[in-house]
Amino acid sequence: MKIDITQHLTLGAKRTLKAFRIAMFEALGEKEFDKITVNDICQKSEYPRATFYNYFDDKLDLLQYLWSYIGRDIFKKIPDITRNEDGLIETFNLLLDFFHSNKPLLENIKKSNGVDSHLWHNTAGYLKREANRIIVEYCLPSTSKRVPPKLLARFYSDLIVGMLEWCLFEQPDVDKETADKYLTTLLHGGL
Amino acid sequence: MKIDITQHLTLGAKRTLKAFRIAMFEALGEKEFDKITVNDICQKSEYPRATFYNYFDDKLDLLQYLWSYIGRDIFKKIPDITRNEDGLIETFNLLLDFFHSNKPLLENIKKSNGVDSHLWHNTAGYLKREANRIIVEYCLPSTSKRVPPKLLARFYSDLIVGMLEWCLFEQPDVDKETADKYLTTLLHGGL
DNA sequence: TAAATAGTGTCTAAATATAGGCTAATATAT
DNA sequence: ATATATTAGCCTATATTTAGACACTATTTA
Repeated sequence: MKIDITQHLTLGAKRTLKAFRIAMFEALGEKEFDKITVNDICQKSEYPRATFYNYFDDKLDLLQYLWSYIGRDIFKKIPDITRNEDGLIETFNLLLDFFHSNKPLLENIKKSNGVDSHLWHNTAGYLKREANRIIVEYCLPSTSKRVPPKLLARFYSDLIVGMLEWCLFEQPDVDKETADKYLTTLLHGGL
Repeated sequence: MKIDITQHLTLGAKRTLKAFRIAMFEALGEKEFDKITVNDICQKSEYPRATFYNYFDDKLDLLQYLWSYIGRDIFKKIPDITRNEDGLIETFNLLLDFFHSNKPLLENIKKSNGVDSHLWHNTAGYLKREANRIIVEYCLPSTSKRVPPKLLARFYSDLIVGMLEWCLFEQPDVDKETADKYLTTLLHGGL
């Protein structure tokens, strides 16, 4: 990123970022990442290349920004009241729903060598980070004596994204109920 | 208009105009024109007021620009090969289709005092102008001896927009086939 | 393998957008 | 009736975008 998105952004900057996000998201529904060019993004967003480089180092930079944005956006849907285990299941469900309602995107991610690709690890990393943030904020039991809370949060987000990978790449036909059941079981030690 | 849209426009200017067009179009589907504020437009388009006034004198100015844009846009669908009477029917059908596929917009135009409102006359004027342009370009018979071609084009565009008004305001339930039949009859003298 | 084509990333002066302040007019509520 | 809030336009210094050129590196195509 060439700018600091944690700072105050002008209306114009917000519009520009949004346009590039949408352009990359659309492009990912049409071709795999390696085939997408900066020119594609600029054409879709109706911004010149110079503006793209005002904001991003390259298309991977935009991709990473997109994933962290999507991560945050997905978890916005979690109501503040959801807590503990329900919150974990909900977090997982939101991620699963996202990919299920964006099939072409998932297909193009899979084309880049499936679960072992650099691309998916990158994606998963950003989603895990946001999941972790949500879990720390909402889903940690107030009384955990046996392990440090942050370790617990890490365990949970690893588990959720691991489950997600398994559902998307290993067992794409598994229904949500079954997946939730597996997740609950694993949360209680897997037996 | 504060700028000359017939001149070359930068990418940014095109984006800005497009955003304001879409914002006004959306707003017209939600409330009647008099209730729409410049702030509404700016909020929808995600542009500041200053930028609005860089382009337009006021919201009526934007509305007029929108209608001439829509007029041009509607008639882009007429294939170059369509000629003479078929072209006239097609021109009429495109206009009718446009309003039929934008019911909420039509309702909000009607709310502004129906066919007698200043607003509809304004709208109709811009549509008539574009219809006329298309008719002059494509639909005039090459051999018209009895009247000047431009008078004929004027007669045709008046007739088409008159038919449109009748279909939208007087007889909103008439089906397209009947409307086309009426139009054909009127084109041949009305008997 | 050479040539042509398409893509990357950087740079600049000129064009355009931006925040926010201003006055006056018009609604809205009390 | 009068206070309060919203809206319309305009203005300006600052920030951002823009076109197009540049040097360079893939990737096609012949």
